Amino acid sequence: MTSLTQKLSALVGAAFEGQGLAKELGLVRVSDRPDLAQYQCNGAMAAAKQAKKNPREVAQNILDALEGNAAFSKLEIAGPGFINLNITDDFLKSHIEGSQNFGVTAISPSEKVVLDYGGPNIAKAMHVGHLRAAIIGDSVRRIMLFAGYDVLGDVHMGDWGTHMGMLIADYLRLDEAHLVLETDINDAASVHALMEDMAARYPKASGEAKENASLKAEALEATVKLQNREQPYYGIWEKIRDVSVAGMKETYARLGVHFDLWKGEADVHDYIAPMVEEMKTKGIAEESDGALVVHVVDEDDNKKIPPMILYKRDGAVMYGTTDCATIVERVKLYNPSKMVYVVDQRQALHFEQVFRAVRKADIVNDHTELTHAGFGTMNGKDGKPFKTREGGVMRLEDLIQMATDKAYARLDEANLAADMDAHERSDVAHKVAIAAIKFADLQNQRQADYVFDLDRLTSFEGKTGPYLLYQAVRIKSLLNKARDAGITLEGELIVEEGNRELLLLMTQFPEALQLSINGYAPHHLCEYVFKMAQAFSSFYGNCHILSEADEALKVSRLKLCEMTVAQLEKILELLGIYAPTRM
RNA sequence: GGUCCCUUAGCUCAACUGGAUAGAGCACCUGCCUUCUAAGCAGGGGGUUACAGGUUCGAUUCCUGUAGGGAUCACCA
Repeated sequence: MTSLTQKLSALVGAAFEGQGLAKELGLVRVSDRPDLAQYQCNGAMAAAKQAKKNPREVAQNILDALEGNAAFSKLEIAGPGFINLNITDDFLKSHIEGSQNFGVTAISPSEKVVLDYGGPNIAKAMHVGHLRAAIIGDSVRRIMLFAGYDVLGDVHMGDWGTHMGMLIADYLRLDEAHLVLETDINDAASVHALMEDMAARYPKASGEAKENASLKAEALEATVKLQNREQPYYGIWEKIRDVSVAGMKETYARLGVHFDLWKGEADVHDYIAPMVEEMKTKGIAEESDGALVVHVVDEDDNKKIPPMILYKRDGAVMYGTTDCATIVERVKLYNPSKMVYVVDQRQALHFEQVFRAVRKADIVNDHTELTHAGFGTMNGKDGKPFKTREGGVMRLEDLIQMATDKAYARLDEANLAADMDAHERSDVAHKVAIAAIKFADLQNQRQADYVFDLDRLTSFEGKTGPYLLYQAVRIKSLLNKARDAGITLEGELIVEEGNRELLLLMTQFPEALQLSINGYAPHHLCEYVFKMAQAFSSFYGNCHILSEADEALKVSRLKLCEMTVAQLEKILELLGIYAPTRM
C-alpha cells in the first residue's frame, strides 16, 4: 500500500527519470498554496540548478511527459519553476477505496523497540513534572505499535538512589519502620496513608540531611547497605517499593498511560558488578579521585564531557551506572534495534555520557539506535519551572481532578447530562478531562520548553482535546440516527465540492504519522488531526446529510462520516485519547 | 567562563529534504441555533519571523556576528 503523495511522487519521479534526471527530484508534496493547486513538486528548480538550465524549461519537459496521465486534472508551471498539480476525483476516489488501515503500511519485518518514559521515584507523590514523559512516551508507544514496531514501554522507576537511603534511615532513626512494614498492600486506604507519610517525610529528611552532616552520612551509609541488600534496609525498601508501585499504577491508570514493563533501577543491580569488571578488563573504567569512572570524551571532541562515574568514593553507584546496566539488561533480554528515552531535556548530557560509555564498552553494537527524545521544561507564566502558589509542585491527581470537575460543570451548564446516569456522567467527564490535558500537552513541539497554563490545560474550546471529541461525538450521533432510520450504507462514495477538501486531507494521514515516528513527536499528529476535524466540521456545516433528498448523495455523505470517525478515533487512540458516545 | 538550546501576531503555539501571499487557537469585531449536538460554523482586523550581515532564483529554515532568555558543566536523580 502506498500513500497518495507517494503514488504521485512515483509518477512525477518517472518523468524526471525519463529526462535523465534523478527520480528523487519528482517528490510531490501537498501544496503550500491550496488556492493554486492541490499538490506541488519543486524538483525542476533543484534540477535546473544542478544542470545550470532554465528551471521553467525543465519543468515544461516534465509536464510534457506527464501530459495525458489519467491521474491529473491540472498540470501547470508557476513562478520560477514550481510544478502545480491537481488530481482527478476518480483518482482520489480509487485511491481511497483501495486503502486499508487508513493508508498506513506497517513496517515489515517488525523491529523491537524499548521505550523509556516513566522515571518517577518511588515513595514520592507523582506531580505534573511527570506528566510530559508519561503522555508523550505513551503516545509514541501507541504510534510505533500502530506502525508495526514491537514496542516495550518501561516505567523504569527510580528506586535505588540516595533518596531511598535517606528515607529508610529516617524511618529507622525515629523507630517508625513499623509504619512501612504494617501497611496492607491490598487496602487502598492503608496504601494511601503510607504514600502520604512518605511524601511528607522525604522532603523533611532531605532538608535535615542538608543541614546536618551526620544525618547525611547516615543516609549515605543506609544507601550503600540497601544496595548490598542488608537487612532491615532491604526489607523496608521492598515494602516501600510494593506500596509505591500500587499507588503509581493507580495514577497511571487514571491517566490512561500504559507500561509493559514495571522495572526499576534496583532490577539491574546484579548486572552492575560484572559490567564494571568487563569495563575494567577492557581498560575503559579507571580510578580517578577515589571514584571509578569512564572517560567518555573523544580525542576529536571540541567540547568537554565530564567522565561518567560508575562508583562514587563511598562505593555507591550513580544513576549513570544503573542506566548502563539497564542497557546491558535490555540487550540481553530483548535485543532491541532502538532504545528511546523520553526524558527531560535537561538530562541530555547524562544520556550523552551513558550512550558513549555503552558504545565504548561494546555493550551495544553500532546498528542499535540510542536516542534521548528529550522534552522541554514545564514553566510557569513567569518563565521559570512551574510551581504552585505554595511553592510546591502540583500533584498529578489534583490536576486530573480539577479538569474533571470543570468537565462536570460544563455538562451541567449545557444541560447535556440530564439523562445520563452517574456512571456515564463520570465516564464522560473523565474522558473530556484527559483529552483536554493530553492534547494541550501533546500539541507542543517536544523539545521546546512550554508554559504550564492551568486554564489552557483545562480548556474545552478551540484547538483542544474536547473539540476533537465533540466532532467524533457528532458523527457518532448522526450515524446512530441513520441506523435507527434504517439507512444502509450501500452505495458509492461521491467526490463533491463540499467534501473534496476533507477527502484530500484524510489521505495525508500516513505522512503525518511518519513525521511523528521520525521525530518521536506526536505534535505532528495533533496538528493533523485538528485540521482533519476542522475540515469535517466545515463539511458538516455546509452539507445537509440526513435531510439530503438525493439518496446517492446521502449515502455517500454518511459513508464519509463513517470513514472520518474511524480515522479520527484511530488518531485519538494514538494520542491516548478516547471519545465518549455523547457529550 | 566552556558547551548546547531558545527568541515567530497582544497571549499560547505551528510551519515536513530551503519554496510562492508565514498558519492555528485564545482574546477582540461582524453574522449564524423552530433542520443532523453552538464544546460549533462563516467572515474580519492583527507580523520588518529579536537585530545586523552573508550564501541563492528563493531564507522563519543554512552560515557569521550582536542583544536578550534558558539549560548544563564528576561523586544528586
